[in-house]
Amino acid sequence: MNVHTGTDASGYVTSETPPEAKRPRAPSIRDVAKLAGVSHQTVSRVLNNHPSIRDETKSRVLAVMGELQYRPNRAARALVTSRSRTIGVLTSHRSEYGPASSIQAIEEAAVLQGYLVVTANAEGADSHSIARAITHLLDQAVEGIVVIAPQVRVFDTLAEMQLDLPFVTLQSTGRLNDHALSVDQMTGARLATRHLIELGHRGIYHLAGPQDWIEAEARMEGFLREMGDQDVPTTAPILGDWTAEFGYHAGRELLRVRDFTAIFSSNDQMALGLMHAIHDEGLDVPRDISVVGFDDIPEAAHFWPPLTTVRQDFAELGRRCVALLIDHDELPEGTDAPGSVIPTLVVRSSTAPPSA
Amino acid sequence: MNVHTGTDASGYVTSETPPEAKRPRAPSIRDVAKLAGVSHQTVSRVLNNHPSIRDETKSRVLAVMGELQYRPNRAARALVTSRSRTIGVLTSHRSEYGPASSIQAIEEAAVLQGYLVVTANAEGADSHSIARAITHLLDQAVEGIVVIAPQVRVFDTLAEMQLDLPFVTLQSTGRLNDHALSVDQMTGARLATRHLIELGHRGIYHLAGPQDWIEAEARMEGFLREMGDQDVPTTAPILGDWTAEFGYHAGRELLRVRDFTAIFSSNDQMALGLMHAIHDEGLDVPRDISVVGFDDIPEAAHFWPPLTTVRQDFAELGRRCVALLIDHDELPEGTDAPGSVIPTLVVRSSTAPPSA
DNA sequence: CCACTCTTTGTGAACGTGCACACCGGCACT
DNA sequence: AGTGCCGGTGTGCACGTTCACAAAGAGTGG
Repeated sequence: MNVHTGTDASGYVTSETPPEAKRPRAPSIRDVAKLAGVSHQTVSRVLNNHPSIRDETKSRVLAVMGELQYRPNRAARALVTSRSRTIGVLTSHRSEYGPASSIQAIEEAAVLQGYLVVTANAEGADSHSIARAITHLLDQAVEGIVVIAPQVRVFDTLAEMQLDLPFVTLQSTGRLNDHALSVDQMTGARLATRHLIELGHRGIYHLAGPQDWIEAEARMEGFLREMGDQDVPTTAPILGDWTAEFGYHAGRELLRVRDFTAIFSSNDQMALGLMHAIHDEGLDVPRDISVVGFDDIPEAAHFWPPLTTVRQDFAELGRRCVALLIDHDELPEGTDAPGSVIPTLVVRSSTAPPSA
Repeated sequence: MNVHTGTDASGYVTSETPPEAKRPRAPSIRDVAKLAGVSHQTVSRVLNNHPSIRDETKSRVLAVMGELQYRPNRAARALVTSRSRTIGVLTSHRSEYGPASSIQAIEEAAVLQGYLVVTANAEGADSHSIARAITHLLDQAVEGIVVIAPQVRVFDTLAEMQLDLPFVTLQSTGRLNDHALSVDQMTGARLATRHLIELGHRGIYHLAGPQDWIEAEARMEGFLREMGDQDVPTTAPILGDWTAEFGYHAGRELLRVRDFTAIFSSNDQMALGLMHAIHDEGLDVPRDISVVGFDDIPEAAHFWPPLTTVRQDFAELGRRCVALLIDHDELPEGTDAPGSVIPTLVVRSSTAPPSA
């Protein structure tokens, strides 16, 4: 591991400060102005492409900017406008596939709008670390927060801190909105559940995620409703923690009774652990037990057997979050985003009709 | 999906601006000063805990800060000090486990030092998108860059742009340093290879990563050296792209000849694809073919069969990067970081002696 | 008691940008 | 010709912080 500075070929041998070094201050708006023979304000106008500026002036200024390699100073701008053009992302489990790809999409979308993204991970997801994460974001003067985390607790903490900050989550909350759970996640869960029912399964378990995650709640809700609608007797879902490890142990536990022929897992990782447990018992997927996941992480197609799962368009979700956050005041207050992202069922080889 | 503003319970019905609203400017250093009965400079000194300040004064100022919920304005500070206290992370494949967890570690370490982390993803990893990513980082006035990407190209681009910016990579480059490849990655690869050789395998393939990733190069180098040292005839490594998908197709291809009994894959995802291909052919892992991965992603323990792999301490790597970057001028120029992170071999069930 | 130092505090000027306002010239309308 | 307006440009200040410098008070040594 090494540190490099770009140009290492300088001829200096002495470690004294090279004569007349005095790191030559980056060019400012005024330097550009002087060289272009205009006032700094004109340069500023070019920068913010103000309408009334003569084309010729504009191009002259732009030319000088290129020549000087001018870069607007974000700090100065933030200082005077008192707008940071920064949005914060609050996560937990940020290195897992779902959150990670959402972050990526958020970042891409934000950059496109000239915004900066700052992330803060609340490992452990307890109130304390959530508060710490929020504080970090606040220190960066974020203008809004995207929440990819146990939202209930985040909301509570946010309220506790009495912040008047716009925030947005990957799903509508079901709390502030009186259980107006977002359709998409639920639809996905229903899709998965229906698939199992249509294959002929009746003993179906649901391995849910932590219930203070809205996604988890919505998926569970979808499962329960679909089971209800189709008059299939339902057993209580098991509450997991998203990890393969948990899926494995839950599987071991479940298989001691084995009063089921299918499991719908709230994400792909837990499904993987589940299949591991099933294999460990000498059973086969899908012959003995069918498994459905959720998310369609890139690896899911190569699990053994390849996993039937629900594909989530994380990127699209991320993009919408940003859109909503950035021009949220242009939307009528309280309306849901038009056209939810609809997840699709990807049928692979981990599901089959129950074996007689 | 919904946008919320923290306090929604305000009594206003009209959407007119509430009387005397004028968003009450966040408290500044001067507000604190006034209330504490000192000068703004004294407050500043408390902030930067300057040595010569009376304890009593200090605590009084701190008290007022707490009372006012004062937060230092980062932009103002950056403006005057012309230091952004920001470091950039340049990635590609950022949502994959390895990069993602490194980023997380980097961020944690950076925050601890009062630094901000900005990420930029060069999707596609071509020169153009790398340049774009670097530009984005530059716009944030980053003070240094951590590279988690095809480093060769990043270095070239950096050089092309003639930037005098400290940067650090997860591994020393092998280019600038005349092939002083970092030991750790190589050691890991040797560990994996030796494990296979010791089990009795002789026909061993290596599925490598893209060769402009230093990690990939180092792992391949480790494989080749170990094979050489142990006098095992070597076949040319296959160059992959880190994805399970590629591993699968490479596996299908390889199995048409089947002149091997073991494969060492440069990461876990490709190993997963490989095992998928092997299963597809009706073969068994490890009975017919042994597979070793690299990284030990959390899912690896639950692959079928559970994957023998090399554990990487991404978090530690991230932490070191930051340490190196932030106080890099305190280290003697050009020395490697003391005590590389040594990866360990995790033996699970995907490896066994060759079947006769 | 003076000269000096050291600690603790204050004063004023930057930093680079955007905003409010003023200014100038030309055109259209009266 | 005067009045008003509009496109295009310039002037000065403000944003919140740190830095360089100075000043006031306390202590110390001769």
